[in-house]
Amino acid sequence: MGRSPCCDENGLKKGPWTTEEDQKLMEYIQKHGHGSWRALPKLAGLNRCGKSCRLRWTNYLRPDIKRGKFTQEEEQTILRLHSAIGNKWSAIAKHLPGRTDNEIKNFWNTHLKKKLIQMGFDPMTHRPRTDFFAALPQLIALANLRQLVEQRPWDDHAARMQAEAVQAAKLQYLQSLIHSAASIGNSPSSSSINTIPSSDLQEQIGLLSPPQMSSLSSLPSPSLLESISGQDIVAGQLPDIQIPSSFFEQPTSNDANQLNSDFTPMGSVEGENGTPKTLLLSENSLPPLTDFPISNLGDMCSTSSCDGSSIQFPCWPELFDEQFLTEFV
DNA sequence: AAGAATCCCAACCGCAAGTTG
DNA sequence: GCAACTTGCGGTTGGGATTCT
Repeated sequence: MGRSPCCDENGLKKGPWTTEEDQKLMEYIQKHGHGSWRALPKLAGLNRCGKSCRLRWTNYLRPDIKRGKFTQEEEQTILRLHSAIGNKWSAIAKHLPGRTDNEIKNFWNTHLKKKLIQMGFDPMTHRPRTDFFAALPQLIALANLRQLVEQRPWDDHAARMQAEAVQAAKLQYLQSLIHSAASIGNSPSSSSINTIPSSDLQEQIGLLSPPQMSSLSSLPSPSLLESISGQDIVAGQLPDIQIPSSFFEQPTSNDANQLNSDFTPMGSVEGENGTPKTLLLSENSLPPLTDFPISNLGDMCSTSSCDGSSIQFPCWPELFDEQFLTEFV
Protein backbone atom coordinates (compact mmCIF):
# COMPACT_ATOMS: atom_id res chain seq x y z
CA MET A 1 0.00 0.00 0.00
CA GLY A 2 2.38 2.65 -1.15
CA ARG A 3 1.67 6.30 -1.36
CA SER A 4 0.59 7.80 -4.61
CA PRO A 5 3.58 9.47 -6.20
CA CYS A 6 1.55 11.51 -8.66
CA CYS A 7 1.40 14.70 -6.62
CA ASP A 8 5.04 14.52 -5.73
CA GLU A 9 6.04 15.13 -9.28
CA ASN A 10 7.50 18.54 -9.79
CA GLY A 11 6.47 20.99 -12.42
CA LEU A 12 2.77 20.23 -12.21
CA LYS A 13 0.40 23.11 -11.79
CA LYS A 14 -1.44 23.57 -8.52
CA GLY A 15 -4.08 25.94 -7.32
CA PRO A 16 -7.28 27.24 -8.85
CA TRP A 17 -8.37 25.84 -12.17
CA THR A 18 -8.75 28.08 -15.18
CA THR A 19 -11.77 27.88 -17.47
CA GLU A 20 -9.46 26.59 -20.16
CA GLU A 21 -8.33 23.71 -17.98
CA ASP A 22 -11.89 22.97 -17.01
CA GLN A 23 -12.84 22.90 -20.66
CA LYS A 24 -10.05 20.49 -21.52
CA LEU A 25 -10.90 18.18 -18.67
CA MET A 26 -14.61 18.16 -19.43
CA GLU A 27 -14.13 17.56 -23.11
CA TYR A 28 -11.73 14.72 -22.50
CA ILE A 29 -13.91 12.96 -19.96
CA GLN A 30 -17.05 13.41 -22.06
CA LYS A 31 -15.27 11.81 -25.01
CA HIS A 32 -13.25 9.09 -23.33
CA GLY A 33 -14.37 8.79 -19.75
CA HIS A 34 -11.81 9.35 -17.08
CA GLY A 35 -10.23 5.89 -17.30
CA SER A 36 -7.00 6.03 -15.35
CA TRP A 37 -6.78 9.30 -13.52
CA ARG A 38 -3.04 9.00 -13.48
CA ALA A 39 -2.83 8.85 -17.25
CA LEU A 40 -5.58 11.36 -17.88
CA PRO A 41 -3.70 14.65 -17.51
CA LYS A 42 -1.22 13.84 -20.24
CA LEU A 43 -3.88 12.50 -22.55
CA ALA A 44 -6.06 15.54 -21.95
CA GLY A 45 -3.17 17.95 -22.33
CA LEU A 46 -3.27 19.16 -18.76
CA ASN A 47 -0.28 20.03 -16.64
CA ARG A 48 -1.94 18.69 -13.51
CA CYS A 49 -1.63 15.54 -11.48
CA GLY A 50 -4.35 12.93 -11.81
CA LYS A 51 -5.49 13.48 -8.31
CA SER A 52 -6.11 17.13 -8.94
CA CYS A 53 -8.09 16.26 -12.08
CA ARG A 54 -10.18 13.71 -10.23
CA LEU A 55 -10.99 16.19 -7.49
CA ARG A 56 -11.88 18.91 -9.94
CA TRP A 57 -14.17 16.57 -11.80
CA THR A 58 -15.90 15.00 -8.81
CA ASN A 59 -16.30 18.20 -6.84
CA TYR A 60 -17.00 20.73 -9.52
CA LEU A 61 -17.29 19.69 -13.15
CA ARG A 62 -19.46 16.59 -12.91
CA PRO A 63 -22.67 17.39 -14.80
CA ASP A 64 -24.98 16.03 -12.11
CA ILE A 65 -23.69 18.32 -9.41
CA LYS A 66 -26.34 20.37 -7.71
CA ARG A 67 -25.32 23.87 -6.84
CA GLY A 68 -26.75 26.44 -4.51
CA LYS A 69 -27.88 26.57 -0.94
CA PHE A 70 -28.72 23.47 1.01
CA THR A 71 -32.43 23.06 1.62
CA GLN A 72 -33.93 22.43 5.04
CA GLU A 73 -34.59 18.91 3.90
CA GLU A 74 -30.95 18.36 3.01
CA GLU A 75 -29.89 19.94 6.28
CA GLN A 76 -32.15 17.54 8.15
CA THR A 77 -30.74 14.61 6.26
CA ILE A 78 -27.17 15.62 7.01
CA LEU A 79 -27.91 16.08 10.69
CA ARG A 80 -29.70 12.78 10.91
CA LEU A 81 -27.03 10.84 9.09
CA HIS A 82 -24.21 12.58 10.91
CA SER A 83 -25.74 11.75 14.25
CA ALA A 84 -25.84 8.12 13.16
CA ILE A 85 -22.55 7.64 11.33
CA GLY A 86 -20.40 10.66 12.11
CA ASN A 87 -17.98 12.24 9.66
CA LYS A 88 -18.63 9.76 6.88
CA TRP A 89 -19.06 12.44 4.28
CA SER A 90 -19.03 10.18 1.30
CA ALA A 91 -21.68 7.96 2.86
CA ILE A 92 -23.80 10.99 3.68
CA ALA A 93 -23.33 12.31 0.15
CA LYS A 94 -24.87 9.13 -1.22
CA HIS A 95 -28.15 10.14 0.37
CA LEU A 96 -28.01 13.61 -1.15
CA PRO A 97 -28.06 13.31 -4.92
CA GLY A 98 -26.02 15.97 -6.61
CA ARG A 99 -24.10 16.96 -3.50
CA THR A 100 -20.45 16.08 -3.10
CA ASP A 101 -18.83 14.89 0.07
CA ASN A 102 -16.62 17.96 0.00
CA GLU A 103 -19.60 20.26 -0.22
CA ILE A 104 -21.35 18.50 2.63
CA LYS A 105 -18.21 18.57 4.72
CA ASN A 106 -17.84 22.29 4.12
CA PHE A 107 -21.49 22.92 4.93
CA TRP A 108 -21.11 20.96 8.13
CA ASN A 109 -17.98 22.76 9.21
CA THR A 110 -19.22 26.23 8.38
CA HIS A 111 -22.88 26.01 9.38
CA LEU A 112 -24.24 22.95 11.09
CA LYS A 113 -21.39 22.37 13.48
CA LYS A 114 -21.51 25.95 14.69
CA LYS A 115 -25.26 25.78 15.00
CA LEU A 116 -25.07 22.74 17.25
CA ILE A 117 -22.28 24.22 19.33
CA GLN A 118 -24.16 27.45 19.81
CA MET A 119 -27.13 25.49 21.03
CA GLY A 120 -24.95 23.71 23.54
CA PHE A 121 -24.87 20.37 21.78
CA ASP A 122 -21.80 18.37 21.06
CA PRO A 123 -21.45 18.31 17.28
CA MET A 124 -19.93 14.86 17.38
CA THR A 125 -22.39 13.11 19.64
CA HIS A 126 -25.41 15.36 18.99
CA ARG A 127 -26.06 15.26 22.70
CA PRO A 128 -26.11 18.12 25.16
CA ARG A 129 -22.60 18.81 26.27
CA THR A 130 -22.12 18.17 29.95
CA ASP A 131 -19.33 20.62 30.47
CA PHE A 132 -20.49 23.81 32.05
CA PHE A 133 -19.59 26.32 29.37
CA ALA A 134 -21.03 24.23 26.60
CA ALA A 135 -24.44 24.26 28.25
CA LEU A 136 -24.56 28.01 28.51
CA PRO A 137 -25.87 28.93 25.07
CA GLN A 138 -28.59 26.31 25.17
CA LEU A 139 -29.70 27.39 28.58
CA ILE A 140 -29.56 31.04 27.69
CA ALA A 141 -31.79 30.39 24.71
CA LEU A 142 -34.25 28.53 26.88
CA ALA A 143 -34.17 31.19 29.52
CA ASN A 144 -35.02 33.66 26.84
CA LEU A 145 -38.24 31.78 26.26
CA ARG A 146 -39.42 32.74 29.68
CA GLN A 147 -38.73 36.34 28.92
CA LEU A 148 -40.92 36.03 25.88
CA VAL A 149 -43.64 34.37 27.91
CA GLU A 150 -43.63 37.26 30.29
CA GLN A 151 -43.76 39.80 27.53
CA ARG A 152 -46.37 38.26 25.27
CA PRO A 153 -50.01 37.67 26.07
CA TRP A 154 -49.94 33.99 25.23
CA ASP A 155 -52.64 31.64 26.28
CA ASP A 156 -52.30 29.73 29.54
CA HIS A 157 -51.37 26.46 27.91
CA ALA A 158 -48.55 27.92 25.87
CA ALA A 159 -47.30 29.84 28.86
CA ARG A 160 -47.32 26.68 30.95
CA MET A 161 -45.35 24.85 28.31
CA GLN A 162 -42.80 27.63 28.21
CA ALA A 163 -42.49 27.64 31.97
CA GLU A 164 -41.95 23.89 31.92
CA ALA A 165 -39.25 24.33 29.31
CA VAL A 166 -37.45 26.76 31.56
CA GLN A 167 -37.80 24.35 34.48
CA ALA A 168 -36.22 21.66 32.33
CA ALA A 169 -33.43 24.02 31.42
CA LYS A 170 -32.83 24.73 35.07
CA LEU A 171 -32.68 21.04 35.80
CA GLN A 172 -30.17 20.53 33.10
CA TYR A 173 -28.08 23.41 34.30
CA LEU A 174 -28.04 21.96 37.78
CA GLN A 175 -27.12 18.64 36.29
CA SER A 176 -24.12 20.30 34.73
CA LEU A 177 -23.22 21.92 38.01
CA ILE A 178 -23.47 18.62 39.80
CA HIS A 179 -21.37 16.90 37.19
CA SER A 180 -18.80 19.62 37.71
CA ALA A 181 -19.07 19.47 41.47
CA ALA A 182 -18.80 15.70 41.45
CA SER A 183 -15.64 15.80 39.44
CA ILE A 184 -14.23 18.47 41.71
CA GLY A 185 -15.01 16.24 44.66
CA ASN A 186 -13.56 13.14 43.06
CA SER A 187 -10.43 14.82 41.90
CA PRO A 188 -9.31 17.69 44.07
CA SER A 189 -6.52 18.58 41.74
CA SER A 190 -8.72 19.17 38.73
CA SER A 191 -12.17 20.49 38.00
CA SER A 192 -14.29 19.68 35.00
CA ILE A 193 -14.03 23.26 33.95
CA ASN A 194 -10.30 22.98 33.90
CA THR A 195 -10.54 19.95 31.68
CA ILE A 196 -12.45 21.74 28.96
CA PRO A 197 -10.20 21.99 25.93
CA SER A 198 -9.04 25.55 25.64
CA SER A 199 -10.26 25.73 22.06
CA ASP A 200 -13.76 24.77 23.19
CA LEU A 201 -13.63 27.27 25.94
CA GLN A 202 -12.58 30.01 23.61
CA GLU A 203 -15.28 28.97 21.20
CA GLN A 204 -17.95 29.18 23.86
CA ILE A 205 -16.69 32.39 25.34
CA GLY A 206 -16.56 33.85 21.90
CA LEU A 207 -20.21 33.01 21.38
CA LEU A 208 -21.29 34.94 24.39
CA SER A 209 -22.20 38.54 23.97
CA PRO A 210 -20.69 41.07 26.39
CA PRO A 211 -23.78 41.21 28.63
CA GLN A 212 -23.58 37.46 29.01
CA MET A 213 -19.89 37.64 29.81
CA SER A 214 -20.55 40.13 32.55
CA SER A 215 -23.30 37.96 33.95
CA LEU A 216 -20.84 35.11 34.37
CA SER A 217 -19.59 36.87 37.42
CA SER A 218 -22.91 36.22 39.10
CA LEU A 219 -22.82 32.47 38.64
CA PRO A 220 -23.27 30.31 41.71
CA SER A 221 -20.35 30.45 44.06
CA PRO A 222 -18.10 27.49 44.82
CA SER A 223 -19.81 27.19 48.16
CA LEU A 224 -23.09 26.55 46.41
CA LEU A 225 -21.42 23.86 44.33
CA GLU A 226 -20.11 22.28 47.49
CA SER A 227 -23.50 22.33 49.12
CA ILE A 228 -25.03 20.72 46.08
CA SER A 229 -22.39 18.05 45.78
CA GLY A 230 -22.68 17.44 49.49
CA GLN A 231 -26.17 16.04 48.97
CA ASP A 232 -24.80 12.71 47.79
CA ILE A 233 -26.56 13.10 44.53
CA VAL A 234 -25.25 10.66 42.01
CA ALA A 235 -24.86 12.55 38.80
CA GLY A 236 -25.70 9.51 36.71
CA GLN A 237 -29.12 9.29 38.27
CA LEU A 238 -30.15 12.59 36.94
CA PRO A 239 -32.21 12.71 33.82
CA ASP A 240 -30.40 12.94 30.57
CA ILE A 241 -31.50 14.66 27.43
CA GLN A 242 -30.72 13.78 23.87
CA ILE A 243 -31.26 16.22 21.13
CA PRO A 244 -33.49 15.02 18.34
CA SER A 245 -31.43 14.85 15.23
CA SER A 246 -34.43 16.50 13.63
CA PHE A 247 -33.22 19.45 15.53
CA PHE A 248 -34.21 22.51 13.64
CA GLU A 249 -37.40 21.52 11.95
CA GLN A 250 -39.61 18.56 11.49
CA PRO A 251 -38.93 16.53 8.39
CA THR A 252 -41.13 17.56 5.55
CA SER A 253 -40.53 15.02 2.84
CA ASN A 254 -41.00 11.37 2.22
CA ASP A 255 -37.30 11.11 1.77
CA ALA A 256 -36.67 12.50 5.19
CA ASN A 257 -39.24 10.17 6.67
CA GLN A 258 -37.60 7.30 4.90
CA LEU A 259 -34.30 8.26 6.40
CA ASN A 260 -35.92 8.48 9.76
CA SER A 261 -36.93 4.90 9.41
CA ASP A 262 -33.34 3.92 8.85
CA PHE A 263 -32.46 4.88 12.39
CA THR A 264 -34.15 3.74 15.50
CA PRO A 265 -36.23 6.47 17.04
CA MET A 266 -36.39 6.35 20.78
CA GLY A 267 -39.87 7.72 21.03
CA SER A 268 -42.58 9.48 19.18
CA VAL A 269 -45.46 11.80 19.76
CA GLU A 270 -48.34 12.82 17.63
CA GLY A 271 -48.05 16.13 15.91
CA GLU A 272 -50.81 18.69 15.56
CA ASN A 273 -52.03 17.37 12.25
CA GLY A 274 -51.86 13.77 13.32
CA THR A 275 -48.51 13.08 11.72
CA PRO A 276 -46.15 11.49 14.16
CA LYS A 277 -43.18 13.53 15.23
CA THR A 278 -40.12 11.47 15.88
CA LEU A 279 -38.30 12.24 19.05
CA LEU A 280 -34.96 10.66 19.71
CA LEU A 281 -35.20 10.50 23.46
CA SER A 282 -33.27 8.31 25.78
CA GLU A 283 -35.19 6.10 28.15
CA ASN A 284 -34.48 8.26 31.14
CA SER A 285 -34.98 11.49 29.33
CA LEU A 286 -36.83 14.48 30.52
CA PRO A 287 -40.01 15.36 28.74
CA PRO A 288 -39.37 17.33 25.57
CA LEU A 289 -38.14 20.72 26.55
CA THR A 290 -40.83 22.44 24.60
CA ASP A 291 -43.92 21.46 22.76
CA PHE A 292 -43.35 23.79 19.87
CA PRO A 293 -40.98 23.17 17.02
CA ILE A 294 -37.43 23.26 18.22
CA SER A 295 -36.64 25.37 15.21
CA ASN A 296 -38.12 28.24 17.16
CA LEU A 297 -35.46 27.65 19.68
CA GLY A 298 -32.84 27.84 17.02
CA ASP A 299 -34.31 31.06 15.74
CA MET A 300 -34.00 32.63 19.11
CA CYS A 301 -30.34 32.15 19.53
CA SER A 302 -27.95 34.65 18.15
CA THR A 303 -26.48 32.67 15.31
CA SER A 304 -25.12 33.42 11.92
CA SER A 305 -28.14 31.76 10.41
CA CYS A 306 -30.63 33.81 12.38
CA ASP A 307 -31.02 36.55 9.81
CA GLY A 308 -28.31 38.46 11.52
CA SER A 309 -30.60 39.74 14.21
CA SER A 310 -29.17 39.73 17.66
CA ILE A 311 -31.19 39.14 20.75
CA GLN A 312 -30.56 40.39 24.22
CA PHE A 313 -30.43 37.50 26.63
CA PRO A 314 -31.53 37.72 30.22
CA CYS A 315 -29.03 37.79 33.00
CA TRP A 316 -28.26 34.57 34.82
CA PRO A 317 -29.68 35.48 38.19
CA GLU A 318 -33.05 35.79 36.52
CA LEU A 319 -32.86 32.21 35.35
CA PHE A 320 -32.46 30.72 38.79
CA ASP A 321 -34.73 32.13 41.38
CA GLU A 322 -34.19 31.12 44.97
CA GLN A 323 -37.47 29.30 45.14
CA PHE A 324 -36.38 26.94 42.44
CA LEU A 325 -33.05 26.24 44.04
CA THR A 326 -34.73 25.62 47.37
CA GLU A 327 -37.19 23.24 45.77
CA PHE A 328 -34.47 21.40 43.96
CA VAL A 329 -31.95 21.11 46.75
C1' DA B 1 -13.90 55.03 2.63
C1' DA B 2 -10.69 51.92 4.38
C1' DG B 3 -8.73 48.55 7.16
C1' DA B 4 -9.79 44.52 10.10
C1' DA B 5 -12.23 40.56 11.03
C1' DT B 6 -14.85 36.85 9.67
C1' DC B 7 -16.96 33.70 6.51
C1' DC B 8 -16.85 30.47 2.95
C1' DC B 9 -15.32 26.99 -0.13
C1' DA B 10 -12.17 25.12 -3.70
C1' DA B 11 -8.25 22.74 -3.52
C1' DC B 12 -4.47 20.44 -1.32
C1' DC B 13 -2.37 16.93 1.77
C1' DG B 14 -1.65 12.62 3.57
C1' DC B 15 -3.43 8.28 5.11
C1' DA B 16 -5.53 3.91 4.21
C1' DA B 17 -8.06 0.56 1.55
C1' DG B 18 -8.36 -1.63 -2.80
C1' DT B 19 -6.28 -3.48 -7.06
C1' DT B 20 -2.87 -5.42 -9.96
C1' DG B 21 1.08 -8.01 -11.46
C1' DG C 1 2.36 -13.13 0.08
C1' DC C 2 4.40 -8.95 -1.35
C1' DA C 3 5.30 -4.56 -3.35
C1' DA C 4 3.90 -1.03 -6.49
C1' DC C 5 0.33 1.55 -7.83
C1' DT C 6 -4.56 3.61 -7.84
C1' DT C 7 -8.45 5.41 -5.78
C1' DG C 8 -11.25 7.20 -2.08
C1' DC C 9 -11.71 9.65 1.94
C1' DG C 10 -11.44 13.06 5.71
C1' DG C 11 -8.84 16.89 7.65
C1' DT C 12 -6.90 21.20 6.76
C1' DT C 13 -5.69 25.48 4.53
C1' DG C 14 -5.23 29.68 1.51
C1' DG C 15 -7.25 33.34 -0.23
C1' DG C 16 -11.24 35.70 -2.25
C1' DA C 17 -15.71 37.58 -0.75
C1' DT C 18 -18.37 39.65 2.57
C1' DT C 19 -19.39 41.99 6.80
C1' DC C 20 -18.09 44.80 10.55
C1' DT C 21 -15.92 48.71 12.86
